[in-house]
Amino acid sequence: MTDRYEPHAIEPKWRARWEETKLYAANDDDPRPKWYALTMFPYPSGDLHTGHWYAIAPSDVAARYRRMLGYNVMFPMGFDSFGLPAENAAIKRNIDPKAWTYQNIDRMRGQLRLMGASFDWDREVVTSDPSYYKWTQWWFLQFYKNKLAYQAESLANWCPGCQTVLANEQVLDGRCERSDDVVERRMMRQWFFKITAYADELLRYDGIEWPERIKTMQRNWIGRSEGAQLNFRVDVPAIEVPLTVFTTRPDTIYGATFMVLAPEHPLVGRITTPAQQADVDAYVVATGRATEIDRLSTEREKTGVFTGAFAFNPFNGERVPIWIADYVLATYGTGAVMAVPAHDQRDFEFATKFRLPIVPAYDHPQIDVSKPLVAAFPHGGRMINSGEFTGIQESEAVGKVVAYAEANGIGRGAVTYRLRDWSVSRQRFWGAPLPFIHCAKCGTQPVPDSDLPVVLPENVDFVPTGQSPLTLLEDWVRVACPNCGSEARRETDTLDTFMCSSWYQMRYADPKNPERPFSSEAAKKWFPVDQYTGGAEHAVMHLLYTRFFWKAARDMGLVEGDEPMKRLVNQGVILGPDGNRMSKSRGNVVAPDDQVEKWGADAFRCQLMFVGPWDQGGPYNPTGMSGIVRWLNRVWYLVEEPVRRAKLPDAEETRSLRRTTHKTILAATDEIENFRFNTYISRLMEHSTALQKARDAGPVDREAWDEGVRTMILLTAPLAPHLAEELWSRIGGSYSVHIQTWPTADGALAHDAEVELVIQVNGKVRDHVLLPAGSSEAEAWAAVMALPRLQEYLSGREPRRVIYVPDKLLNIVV
RNA sequence: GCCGAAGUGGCGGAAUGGCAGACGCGGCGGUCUCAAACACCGCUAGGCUAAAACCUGUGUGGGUUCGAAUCCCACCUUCGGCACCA
Repeated sequence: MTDRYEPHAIEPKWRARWEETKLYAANDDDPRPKWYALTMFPYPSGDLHTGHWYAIAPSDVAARYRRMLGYNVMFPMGFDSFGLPAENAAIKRNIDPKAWTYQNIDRMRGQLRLMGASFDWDREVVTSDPSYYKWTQWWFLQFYKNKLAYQAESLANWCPGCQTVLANEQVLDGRCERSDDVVERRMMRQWFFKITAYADELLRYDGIEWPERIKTMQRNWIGRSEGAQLNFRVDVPAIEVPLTVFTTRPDTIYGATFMVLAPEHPLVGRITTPAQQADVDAYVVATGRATEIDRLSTEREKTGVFTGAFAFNPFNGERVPIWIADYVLATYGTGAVMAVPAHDQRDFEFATKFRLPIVPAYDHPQIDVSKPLVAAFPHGGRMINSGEFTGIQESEAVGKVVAYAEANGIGRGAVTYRLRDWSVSRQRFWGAPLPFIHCAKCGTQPVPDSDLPVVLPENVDFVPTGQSPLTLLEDWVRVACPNCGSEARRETDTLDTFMCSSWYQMRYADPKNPERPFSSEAAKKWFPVDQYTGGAEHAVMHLLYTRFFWKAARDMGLVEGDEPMKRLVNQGVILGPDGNRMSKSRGNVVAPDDQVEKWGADAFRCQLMFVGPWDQGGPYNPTGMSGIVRWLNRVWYLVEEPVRRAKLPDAEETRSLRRTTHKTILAATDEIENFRFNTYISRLMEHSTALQKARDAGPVDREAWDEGVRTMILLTAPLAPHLAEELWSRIGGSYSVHIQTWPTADGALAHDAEVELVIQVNGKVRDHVLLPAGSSEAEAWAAVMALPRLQEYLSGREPRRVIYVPDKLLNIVV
């Protein structure tokens, strides 16, 4: 009696068995080599969507593959559960954010289980649990004690929609990456992490295998520029300290005809002359009102105002006017530039508009520099108008100018980064409270480690005020100063959730430790992550922060090695069937629960991987599902349908069957090793077709057939874990298929005895000939010359040249 | 504007210097069936053909090579990143 393949009968059964037997638990005492497989944990929004499946299911396939290779695999899962949506739900629907979050976690945990992924649920971490955020707070104090965390008053990115400050990384094109609101600038006191201290090291990726794309994005974000700082004496009697600029082109110093300060530059108020005061004030106010978007637009015409003050060019002593303009950014370099209109297009536009002098510091082979320029030219030939430097080639100029500046105390070589310190304080409730107490006498005091965690209070009023709702909780805020004992107030800002996710992979190694974030034994056992998978959208946020965090932890002596994740693979974005991003408004959302209900988890997993290369993403094709279902059925019937098997004498049919099996092992292993799941599946499809054909031509050799089927099941196990487990038990395999050894190919068996040689004439395919593998050129030539059709093509012409690629082709050039 | 990736049948895609279109969807034809399919078998780039042979064909134009989807140059298009960062 043949059973049908019914996923709904077998999937829940095996999932229950796996959990009962703790099949996927990673054991700290297991002596086998460890493999730490990690996939980015989700935010508990309340519903697992196809994007989660697309990211996680293939990560599970890779983890299962490693397990079958014999590694002691840790593949944990958890929830990144602090964050704004919970609080917004609280405001909108009057639900406790904690209750909302934990309901969602329960639901999503169930949805994740449906996937049949091999998570070790005993290691689950939930970042909003006090047992977790106690250590997030502890980390913050460590950073503080190591002078990597500090408070400062500065211009912050304020999202009016989210009612909180954002890190620079969370601002995309002047808008909030979450809510899309236009970000405003506000002077605020905030907490920062000194990520810039690691800027140089973050540019290096030694010993790790990360996608070029991510490395490029991080390098762009860090934005290292080499140049020099030059000091200009200001021609205002009260100003003793020189005005310092950063430039990447110190060699153009003789072309610096004016200076420009950012409107927020601290010197502006002190150098502006009474005559210019009104204009300057008006301009500063107007700039403050402009959004970041307006300010950064390159299309906009340059604006600016003269301060009335002058400074002296330290090289030629020229007295140059000091202007302010919003094209100079207060937060980059020194917030002041020397303007060289002849060689910088921005300065050129500004000079043209305000009729400021333009003096070239270089000549140029195609440009007559004695005539007025029509545009700036960044690079030229030899220095001109440059005093003792005149005549020097551009390639040598920077070095000589900087050396002179250093020798004469008017400047020095310098490096500037685009990267700025990471703003980590948020004016919201649903996050880890910053563990600090503000005392009128003692100043800001860290909460003692023994008082951690600083627990979030319950029963809070959620009114968006621009301050954390915590400020309204007088009982919670009022506290004794840990230093002097007098009445003090708690810090009411909470931590950016990216802080929680910067170290979650460490906690998985020792998730229940009440004494420490993790034991050093656990760290030695499991760190670093061997394989990390997740979306590229985190390139300059989570993926940058977690590297910084790790390096800081290393310097505190808490972890070893320079990088947290050895190998990173990014999946692409799965799109709706219409090729657009899935969205409710488009009506193209594919709900995973529905797909599982309809086809089973195994089929849905396979279809997601089969639609195309994982790293490219692309449209999901629900109609194509029938192909996957057919294939899974075909695999099923390889086991379930009767087969005429016998011990056969050595025959080509048997050799061919075994060849197919061993070739499949070789090819498929290479595909799965490199995350090419679509072609991995096609290899398995080809193998099942070959098995079917052999069976239908039957009888088949018993051993060769059993080997073929066993291999089929083993190779299918990572993809369709439930189906494979069921079939494995049906052929009498011991529990579980998922801890069996990955099949190894016998190279000799995989080898073809005969090959079809392609015959080309002048590079065009004209014929084929069957030859024993490994034939020499002479043997091939003899076989080819015997082909009657070939003589027609040659039509008596003499071969001029013959190219022979053994076992592949023979090309005759006439 | 700068940097990067990509462009292949009706569709998703395969092939990274050696037979273009693997594998799958869809379509067409057939088998089993009273009938059907999430079953099974066959065909399926275009042109010219009774069929083959043959010719054309991987965004466009050129080049390198015995041989190019693959390498090089220029251009077009799409996507991603950066962008008044001195």
